[in-house]
Amino acid sequence: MSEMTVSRVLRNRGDVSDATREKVLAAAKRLGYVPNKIAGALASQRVNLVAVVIPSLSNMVFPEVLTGISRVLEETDLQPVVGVTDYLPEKEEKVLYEMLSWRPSGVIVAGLEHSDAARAMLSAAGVPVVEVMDTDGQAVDAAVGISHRRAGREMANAILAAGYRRIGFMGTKLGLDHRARKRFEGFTEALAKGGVEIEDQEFYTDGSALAKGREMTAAMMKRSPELDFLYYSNDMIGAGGLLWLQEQGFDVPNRIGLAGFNDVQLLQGLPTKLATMDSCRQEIGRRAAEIILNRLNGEAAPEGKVELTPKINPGDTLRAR
Amino acid sequence: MSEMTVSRVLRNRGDVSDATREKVLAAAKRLGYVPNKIAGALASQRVNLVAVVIPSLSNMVFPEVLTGISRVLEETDLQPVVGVTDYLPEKEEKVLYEMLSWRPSGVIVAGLEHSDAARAMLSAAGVPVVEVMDTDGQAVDAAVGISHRRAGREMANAILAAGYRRIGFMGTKLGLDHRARKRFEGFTEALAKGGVEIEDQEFYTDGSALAKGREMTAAMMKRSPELDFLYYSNDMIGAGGLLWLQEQGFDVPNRIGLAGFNDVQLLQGLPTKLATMDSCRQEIGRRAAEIILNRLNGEAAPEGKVELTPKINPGDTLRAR
DNA sequence: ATGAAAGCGCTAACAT
DNA sequence: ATGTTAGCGCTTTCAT
Repeated sequence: MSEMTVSRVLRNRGDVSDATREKVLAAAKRLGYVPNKIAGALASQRVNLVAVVIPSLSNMVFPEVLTGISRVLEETDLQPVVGVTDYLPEKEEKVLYEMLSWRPSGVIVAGLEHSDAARAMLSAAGVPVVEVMDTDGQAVDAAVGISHRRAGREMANAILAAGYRRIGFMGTKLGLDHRARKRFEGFTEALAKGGVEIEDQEFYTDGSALAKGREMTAAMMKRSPELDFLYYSNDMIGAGGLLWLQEQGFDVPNRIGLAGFNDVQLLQGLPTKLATMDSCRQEIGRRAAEIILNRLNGEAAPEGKVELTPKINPGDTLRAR
Repeated sequence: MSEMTVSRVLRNRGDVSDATREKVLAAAKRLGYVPNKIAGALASQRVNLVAVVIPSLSNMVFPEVLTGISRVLEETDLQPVVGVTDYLPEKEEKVLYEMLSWRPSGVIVAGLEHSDAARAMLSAAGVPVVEVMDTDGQAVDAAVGISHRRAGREMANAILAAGYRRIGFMGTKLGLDHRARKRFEGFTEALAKGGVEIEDQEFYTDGSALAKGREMTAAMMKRSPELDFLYYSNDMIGAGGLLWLQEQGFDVPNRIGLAGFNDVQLLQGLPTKLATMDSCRQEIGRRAAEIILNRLNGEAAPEGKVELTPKINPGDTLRAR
């Protein structure tokens, strides 16, 4: 029996008699044979991998995007392969290079900001590329996400509408997290339109987010006791702040209101629900994977940007007063 | 210039004059050339990938193991590639098959329990295999982890030593999470030796762990108000329980003590520190990666099992009384 | 229904 | 320091 017949059986392709099929399968099983995809890929010029490049796995946000992607790809023969950049452009470049050198069938990458080299690689890859999470900027190919500028603006407007005026901000150092930066910009911009300026702000780099939230909130309330609202760049530090404020006996949301960002599932068990905004992570993942699939099936022209619209969830910490 | 020279430049191998090197590099950059690792791997019979197979990305525990692995591999030319099994043996089998068909240089897989087929593939892979997280059982090749049975026993002994006697247990459904099951078994076994039996227990499958912890704790304290200690199979549900008990005005740890498992960094910001046990996740990752590296360098015979010894951290919720 | 031949894009090994 | 050749393990294509 030629290797060709074996190949046919293992891929369910072409005509093979039941008798030989059985024999091949049995032998394969007995020998613990695992086909060599490297050779297969080289010969067929097809690789059933989709590269997924994200900044971090500990942020929870990204595993959720991944979940969305997997849900869709599971129905196909495509498989996601994850690369992590730690928010570093150089590392993103390196990871992209490594992944592209395996000739994946598609690329999903977080964010619209990339080094020139990274951009060039993506354009030259010759496969569908979907940039996810963000729509404020220029996409290489397709993009699915939310407008973080708008998210910041809308939260600012909701806060103003509720009657808060003395506002503090806490978040990660804005250097490399472009989405956090854009939210901040949208936020301050909308406040400014309402004639309000942020009165105090503080940034952190690392450590347990919950603990950081406590510390920063404690420090800020000491410095600026007049504040009546605190906007956090993510739910985890917001939750830390909330716990601290409640311990201190602050009346939330009357004396002081709070809001975070992301709508982390994890925090559903807290006694008080933090106001937040859903960042549509699972849906972003699903939509991105679907775009890749469509493109691979030759359907549809490039779909450009898909902007999802997150809604504010006021929880228990943002209430008109 | 032959393609061979190009290959040499791009891999920094063999002698190439500076002049030609420059020329090649320039051309490569200009053309956005990305080498085809598929062909390279097929020709060289080497793949710089290490397969990492874990049950979940949302458990936090596993990303931390991954972090340990990455830390070590970053210094080398090896790259981790992650596969997720959702705790399902069939999916593990499939994921392993897919990954092995890319002929990785090594495999790191969570747990010692695998289907026969999976075991066979691992043995036949012809590359170093390290099973991580657990040491209670038979390893295919090498293993790094902790003994969850022992972890359960030690927590039981600490609880008894502190004087608690009316004990309840809450955790995930024990079906597929073998490590949680082993902890539970060790726990009940050690209690039994001390003449104590678990008085109430409850298991959950999914949902936000923090919320589940609240709910289950509320239900259990209603059912069994006499309990004076609650052991949780992970810190997140423990934290949910803790928050609920404090809201209800329970005196923790005097009226009732609590303990979880894992020492989740995330919870460092809670007002009261839950008693827990470090599961050495980062170190497990590092050690596993090191074993792979050593083996690949031909150093050292198989090192068999490496059992790390977690310590109890009594926090504020487990105190002698 | 099965087989044979060519070739995917590289690298190892051996020239020169 | 550079070039040449063979071949990695499959799949495609074209016979039979």
